[in-house]
Amino acid sequence: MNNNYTTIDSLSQHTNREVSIAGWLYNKRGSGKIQFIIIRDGTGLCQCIIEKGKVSDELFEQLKHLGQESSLSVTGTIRADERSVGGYELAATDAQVICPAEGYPITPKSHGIDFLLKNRHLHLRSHLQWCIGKIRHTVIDAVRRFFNDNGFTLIDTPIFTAIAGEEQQSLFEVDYFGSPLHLTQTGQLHLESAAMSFGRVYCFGPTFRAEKSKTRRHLTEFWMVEPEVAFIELDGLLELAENFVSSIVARVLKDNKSQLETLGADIASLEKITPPFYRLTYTQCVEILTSERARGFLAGQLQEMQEQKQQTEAKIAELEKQQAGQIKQWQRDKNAAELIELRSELAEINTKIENNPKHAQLAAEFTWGKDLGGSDETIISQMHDKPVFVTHYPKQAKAFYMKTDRENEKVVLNFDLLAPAGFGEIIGGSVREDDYERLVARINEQGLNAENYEWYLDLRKYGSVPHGGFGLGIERTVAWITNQKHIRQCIPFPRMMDKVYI
RNA sequence: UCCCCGAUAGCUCAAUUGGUAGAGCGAGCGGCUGUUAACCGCUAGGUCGUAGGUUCGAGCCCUACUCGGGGAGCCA
Repeated sequence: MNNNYTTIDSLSQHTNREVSIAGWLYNKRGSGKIQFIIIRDGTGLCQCIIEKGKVSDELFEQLKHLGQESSLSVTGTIRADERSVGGYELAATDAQVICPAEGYPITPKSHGIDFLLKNRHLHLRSHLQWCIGKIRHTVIDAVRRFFNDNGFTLIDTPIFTAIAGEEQQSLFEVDYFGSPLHLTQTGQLHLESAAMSFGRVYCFGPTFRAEKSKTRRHLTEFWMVEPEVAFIELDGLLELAENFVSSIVARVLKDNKSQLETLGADIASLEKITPPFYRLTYTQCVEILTSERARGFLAGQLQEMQEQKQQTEAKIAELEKQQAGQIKQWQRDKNAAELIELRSELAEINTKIENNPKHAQLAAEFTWGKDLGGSDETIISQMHDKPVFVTHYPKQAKAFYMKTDRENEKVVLNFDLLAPAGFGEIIGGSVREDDYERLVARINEQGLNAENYEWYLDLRKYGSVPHGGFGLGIERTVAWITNQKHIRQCIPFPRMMDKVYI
């Protein structure tokens, strides 16, 4: 940095010294002859104390009327104080308003998601978004560190691509000098060819899927990291994946504890994320889903939710009764705020109660051969306290490139990794079919045009080896670690089905 | 594409069986020397998503449409 401002995250090194900080007005409170203004500078928050008499009267008045998100610099002495946000505060002697702001739309109170997304360019300044952004940064750094430290070579795969990794998926089509081309939905096929050169490789970049999915787990543009390894079998891939995910979580726990706390993440359960993870086959999952145990588990959940619903309704009724009677104004206001919260809580519980029997039915009627649905994965994941590998899916439900299990031709050597506590899938991967004839047969079976896959088939002609890899969704991983309901909070500028705000 | 829910002040939400549209926050003014989403008093702020219908009377009931939220399928 070549300016004279001290960053807020380094204030502890400047105790009892005079410094200047520069940032934006995050929040302020006034009390006659003293004002508390909280400044954010991108590295943290700092409370500045403005006392009448310690600064000029003109400045005191100016600061008193300064709007949220005005930019300014403040000079003063740093002192430790437990009452202050970061543990340190600045006793101001001078300040300079750089650009006053009026009517900033995002107030410190609650807002709806639609409003926040429309104001995404400003919402990024809010504290929770800042915490998520910091953790996303750590996750991405940990991803690169893990592969770079374990003998992997980074290979950048193309964004424009002629062939598809998964069949029957909608891809975004672009006009490429008059011919149709697609935006990549995976770097895997190209990565396989690179694995035959470098042995262990990975790619990391944006990926695009035109799936018309309106759920908390879907974006049309998201970031995915994909390792690919030559000479590896399914067991090796699972080990790689669990070490990889564990290293990411450990790194976030080390670097971002305070952000995790702010976001209300479940730190105790994150500390449990160490190898080995649970391993289930698809067939075992089907058994669990259709079992008495799963039925009981869901019924138990339903009962819990209904009790929760009754309690919430009772609380609402009690508060409404109070509101109708004669009570003090401050109590009335407090009740009103609590009612709003309870009502939205109730709406959420009702949705869950409504969905529970549907999901129970889907699980109970699950038959071998179908792909696991989102709700099925949620159930399996809720029944475990650590991530769960699900392996050996039916061949007909999976992509052409997955290697058929030679010991059971009905299934493929693939796996999904389900994050715990109902977060669902964060990784999908497989051993790749390495036999030329079998791969051609699979391509034809799925009605794909083998001509388009000539170069991919070449890899099976010239020194084919057992190999495999997987893809990890960055936003899903961040959402799981930070305890966010929706992955749109975990990417700075989310792109969703039929919707791009900014 | 299908199912469920919603749209009221800048924001978050209320409005009992259809009967004169309310609160908090935010904004403005004033008060208070340690606040933590501070607090207290006052002020301003609304064609109740759009179009039609039922009714003496519609924010509330009916129909269509638009937009949004959640879920299913599909997936990271």
